[in-house]
Amino acid sequence: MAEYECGRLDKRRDAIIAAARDLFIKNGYERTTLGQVVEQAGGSLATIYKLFENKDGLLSAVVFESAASSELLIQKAVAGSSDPATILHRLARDLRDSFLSNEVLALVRVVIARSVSDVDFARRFYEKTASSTRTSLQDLFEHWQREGRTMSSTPFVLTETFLSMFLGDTHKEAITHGAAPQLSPEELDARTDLFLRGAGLL
Amino acid sequence: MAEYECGRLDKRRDAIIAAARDLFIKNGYERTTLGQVVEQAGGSLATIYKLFENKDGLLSAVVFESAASSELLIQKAVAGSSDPATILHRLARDLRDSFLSNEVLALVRVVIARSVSDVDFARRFYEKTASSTRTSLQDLFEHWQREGRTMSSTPFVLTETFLSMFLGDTHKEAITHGAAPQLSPEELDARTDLFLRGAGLL
DNA sequence: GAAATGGCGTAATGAGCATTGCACGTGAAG
DNA sequence: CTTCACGTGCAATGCTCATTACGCCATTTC
Repeated sequence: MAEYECGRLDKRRDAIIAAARDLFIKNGYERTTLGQVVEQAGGSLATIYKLFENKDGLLSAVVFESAASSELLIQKAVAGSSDPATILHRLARDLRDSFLSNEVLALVRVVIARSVSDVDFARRFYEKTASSTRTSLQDLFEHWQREGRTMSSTPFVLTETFLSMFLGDTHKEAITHGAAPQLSPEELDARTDLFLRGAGLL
Repeated sequence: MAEYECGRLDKRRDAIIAAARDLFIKNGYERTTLGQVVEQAGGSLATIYKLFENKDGLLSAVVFESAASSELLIQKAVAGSSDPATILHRLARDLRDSFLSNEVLALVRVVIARSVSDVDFARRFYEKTASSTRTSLQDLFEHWQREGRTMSSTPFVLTETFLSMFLGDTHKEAITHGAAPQLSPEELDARTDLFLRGAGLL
């Protein structure tokens, strides 16, 4: 029975998370009621409380299930070439593509809203996602340094600079809802070139 | 009577805004009740509704009264020197100093929380503050261009890049509550140098 | 000093929703 | 077929505020 049990509950769990994710994206966390989640997912309020403790727990489950680190993008970019310029151009474009879809932005907004008012959530989220992206990227710069490439600054500064540019775009877009201007793909490339030149990698 | 009236109400208005600002900074917007505001400012609920329509109106008043554009910082930096490198180093440090105090960060968090869930507020706020900072900075790059300085990219791209680095720091800090690493003053200078080199201004 | 204007204080009002408790029905196991 | 467990559905239960209504007091004007 235990096996079946698990299967049944897991299906419910998945359905609830999917519905919650959908509603959070569409209406935001605060404006989503657990009633709506139940309505869309089936099941019952009691089940949500059994599975997730409370509404906050549901949010955590949704967010930590959806949010991936961008380590994978870095690996893909590294696999495609060994030239720093090519790798970083590729990475810049991939980051942009994966973070600037409306769905991801809506989820980012939910995370931001929560982070801003809940220090603990903010820290946990950062550790789970941005932190490992940071580390991977810094490893990459350190690797290049060991290979004998000269760079104009420390791997730490380069990492922070690159990320502040590219993740900053996401934050800005999420916060301003498109009131701030965006870079076109060509301008994005120009900015990456600016970084490369500044870093001494071009 | 009209004059006196005005003076009395204005004092109340100032006290209410100061108290609200204080409480928003300390506890955030959602967690601040109008009751607390009245308790701290004196006056009465009815007065708040007369002056600000509702809680949202009070938030707008607080935020738009507190938030200044950074145009002034740009003007100060420009007044101090005519060398782009010096100006931008100065500006970078000034921006950091004015945006990384705990009080300003707390206010930024309030604005972010609101912006994320209220498109209209986000747009209005952007127009009132960031937009004019953007414009001033872009004017500066265009000015240098007209002076015959060669730069590696368009004024638009340079502006976006510079701002995404420096305002991005503020966003990141506000959102992560210090979980993300910060640049030391020397590292900040290194990053500015990176920008200058990348921009062809060094 | 009397009248009027308008702020003050308090006490409803009421909505919105998370959270809980309980009685029912449906699935699996013997 | 029966039984038991466990999800389900529904219907309270609170609670927290924003928002409103109203009678009182102070200050100003004539």
